[in-house]
Amino acid sequence: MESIPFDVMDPDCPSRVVLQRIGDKWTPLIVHALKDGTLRFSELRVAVGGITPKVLTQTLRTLERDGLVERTVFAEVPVRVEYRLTALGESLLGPLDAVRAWAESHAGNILQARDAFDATV
Amino acid sequence: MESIPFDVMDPDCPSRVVLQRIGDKWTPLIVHALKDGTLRFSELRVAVGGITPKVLTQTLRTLERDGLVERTVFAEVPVRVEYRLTALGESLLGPLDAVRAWAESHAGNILQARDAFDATV
DNA sequence: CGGTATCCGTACGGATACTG
DNA sequence: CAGTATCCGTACGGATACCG
Repeated sequence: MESIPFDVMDPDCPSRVVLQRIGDKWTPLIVHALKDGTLRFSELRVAVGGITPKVLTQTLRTLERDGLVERTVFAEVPVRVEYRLTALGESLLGPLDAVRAWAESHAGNILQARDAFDATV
Repeated sequence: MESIPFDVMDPDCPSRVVLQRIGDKWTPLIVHALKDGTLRFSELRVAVGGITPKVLTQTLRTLERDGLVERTVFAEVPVRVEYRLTALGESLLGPLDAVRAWAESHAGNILQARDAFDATV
């Protein structure tokens, strides 16, 4: 095995696919919503404002497939489904939260920069 | 001003727009390419493998508008254009690099998880 | 060299309604 | 409750060719 197996700057490297997955529209929000533990489908829907059930399902399936989220179905009536981060998913929490925190704390600067830029053009 | 002005979990919060911008397909790669200093358009093209000139221009314009990248044109023949991160852009370097590093170091796990998942389905 | 212009395909996300 | 099914629009990215 090599010392640097993956390189996002290489267009053919799988890590680039991974980078885009975790950088998609909803993944960061869902992962962040699950940081404190288990949530049910409907709770996730509320926690992640604005997401439609279809897209939530889609994203959760992808996250499950990628080994970031674990899905547990309880055979009750009505049925209960719980989602939680796997160890791999939890390891993503830190990096993702850093970006999220940056976005929240610098959103003002960016909005400001946009206004300034648009004013000159 | 409020203590928590921005919240990505709020669908109407501008920080969510910001989060999606910096999480788009090329932004992390471009920012990472510029981490060591100034690059010209054609150097960026090479550094970020697989990007077309049109999309590179588009992304750079957005980054410039958002105050993350500075564009300098030198009136020479042939013309020289240099791109570099602003202070704001450099502040994004850390968070983004954390995600990039995660993607590179965990790409293997994810690929593996996918195979396992696909095998059961 | 550093882009633009043009055209194109699709894949993603959204809205709504329905179901086991 | 936890999804699916269906339909839809567009916006994004890509390929190619051309320009100041």
